[in-house]
Amino acid sequence: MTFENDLRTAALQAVKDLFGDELKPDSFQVQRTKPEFEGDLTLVVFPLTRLSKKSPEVTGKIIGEYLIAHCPFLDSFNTVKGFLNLRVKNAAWLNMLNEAVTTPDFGIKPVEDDSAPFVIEYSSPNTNKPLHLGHVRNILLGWSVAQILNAAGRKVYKVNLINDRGIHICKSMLAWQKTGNGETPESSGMKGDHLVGKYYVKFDQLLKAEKQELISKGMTEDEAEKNSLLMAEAREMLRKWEAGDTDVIQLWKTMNDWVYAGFHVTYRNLGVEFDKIYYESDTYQLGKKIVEEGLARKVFFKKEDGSVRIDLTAEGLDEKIILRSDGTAVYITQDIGTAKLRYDDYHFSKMIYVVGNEQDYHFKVLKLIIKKLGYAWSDAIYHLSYGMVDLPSGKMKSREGTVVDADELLKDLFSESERITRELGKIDDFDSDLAQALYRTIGLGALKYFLLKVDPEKRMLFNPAESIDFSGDTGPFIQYTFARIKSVLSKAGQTEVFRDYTSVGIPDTYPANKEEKDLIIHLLQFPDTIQEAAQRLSPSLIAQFAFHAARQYNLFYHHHPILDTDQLASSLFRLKLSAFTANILNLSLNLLGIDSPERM
RNA sequence: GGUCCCGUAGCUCAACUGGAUAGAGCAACUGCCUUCUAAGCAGUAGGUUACUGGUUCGAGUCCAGUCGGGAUCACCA
Repeated sequence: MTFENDLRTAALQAVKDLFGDELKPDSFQVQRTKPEFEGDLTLVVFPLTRLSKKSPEVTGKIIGEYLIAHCPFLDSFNTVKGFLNLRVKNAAWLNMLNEAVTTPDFGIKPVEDDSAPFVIEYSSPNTNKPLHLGHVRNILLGWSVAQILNAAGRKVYKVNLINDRGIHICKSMLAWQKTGNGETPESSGMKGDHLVGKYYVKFDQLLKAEKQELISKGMTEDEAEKNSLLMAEAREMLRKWEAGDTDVIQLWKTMNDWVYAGFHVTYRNLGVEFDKIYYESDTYQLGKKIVEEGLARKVFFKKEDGSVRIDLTAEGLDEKIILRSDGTAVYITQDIGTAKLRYDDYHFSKMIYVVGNEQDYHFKVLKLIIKKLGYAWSDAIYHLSYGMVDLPSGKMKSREGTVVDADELLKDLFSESERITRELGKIDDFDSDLAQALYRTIGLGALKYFLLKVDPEKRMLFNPAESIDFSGDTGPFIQYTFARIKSVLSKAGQTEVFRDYTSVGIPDTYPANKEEKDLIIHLLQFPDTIQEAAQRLSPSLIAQFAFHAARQYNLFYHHHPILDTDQLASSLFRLKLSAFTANILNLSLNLLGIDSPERM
């Protein structure tokens, strides 16, 4: 909070001088004064009554008098119960504003190149089905957190880990082999990831049918699964894959390439990218190697059945399998390998995994294993655990078809933003390309804001019919505010007397009204908001900040004319404040991965 | 069953390490476009923060228990 640190330091000194006690700076609580009270900053003095041996009111009064005498930026104070409300001088706010408006990337810290980087993994898809809304939350979170960390001054590498191997991949391959008749994305006109996904579902159907038949012959569900010829074929295919069988590998490559082409389109539509892509098919061998070494060093042990395990019961977890009895890798094996590989690549100071909270246990185990293996960087591992996206019908399940497909969702959003934009008729002079681009910008703004405004760790509900709005607490509202400001600024640029608003300074004697002051104070919190969002890895703080800024601006906009030739001084000030607001809105939206349209 | 997460307005979400009378948006109702973009602004209504106890100057927040929802505990990923 602006002036917060100064206030803390002064309060510390006050307590020392007045009561003779030395306190830690964080023993003071400073907060923004609630709107219903007079003041800008509030010091909570309840905890200090112990030292002052006086009532909260009196304690506040004593400290208030001290602070006014010692802090040049303070104006006056009042106390209500144990709350000491302090008013900051208008001139102090205006000086800060003046400095802020002349800083191009206000609030953005330049990246320290020499510090150890952060690595953030997000998306991490399987290559057997297209991306759905759950992945979209993951992808947007990862992207935004990376932007925020970067803005907070950290070097960040964005990486993706493709889960491209395993029995589930073989299932779609097998179904394609059996029923595909050589179908390709070209021949079918289907996006590659959707085509492969179709065969993944197909496999499930075939398997169900086969099991049904076996069950009708008197088998139980479990027996049917065990005796399924299809499952046997899938396992056999996996075995061949691991053995390097040319035909299987060829098919695997072909189908995975279809999927990658499809993912590429979705990533591009979402506006995200990666610095590096890891493939589990490349890392699982390293994982196995590390496990072998760990086994030799007795970090792991071999069970009678031949499987390799680690005993984590002392940590309150279980005995966890690391290698199957046939020596093949499980999920966590390749994660160990990937982690090591990444550390060698980047020597990160933090490795953030953006993965759903259904894998909390997995990451607890992974971190522990890495620690027990003796890697010093085990503490750098951090699981950014986010909540699932639920539908009104409950959890999304790929195989049951109860998912909101990412590509379809985007298509629907774009046509909805087109419908609304046309209805409003504000861009009738746009040519088709420009208009299409705007529909996308707005549609994406709506989706991204919707998914990012919620605290990452909380699960959230998505109702396809009504969740995405274009007014109220939404991305388009913020985008609209930005465009609205741009419109005013461009009008100003066409008028002689206003044109030079950029080059004049802000006089610290300007009599700012309530709406102007509230807006200024809020905007000046931007740098702190970025730091806090970075520290908590939470884009929702940026979203809230941006929404509040837009609301505050609109409030100001409605109460005060900006372009008023009779009030030139306030017009120039308001133009500067407007331009500053637009700048902050644009930077905030950027951190969320949202574009700011000049017009809408 | 063990472990973990969650329960705030009709709905979706806020509330910084415990701080003032728990805030927004949507939906509902009322106003405001001859004036800088009405995707906006102003207003009305909506709450025993699931329940019961405890800790303290102060609890949505911390502790214990109850009820309800979810995740996880695989030689799946």
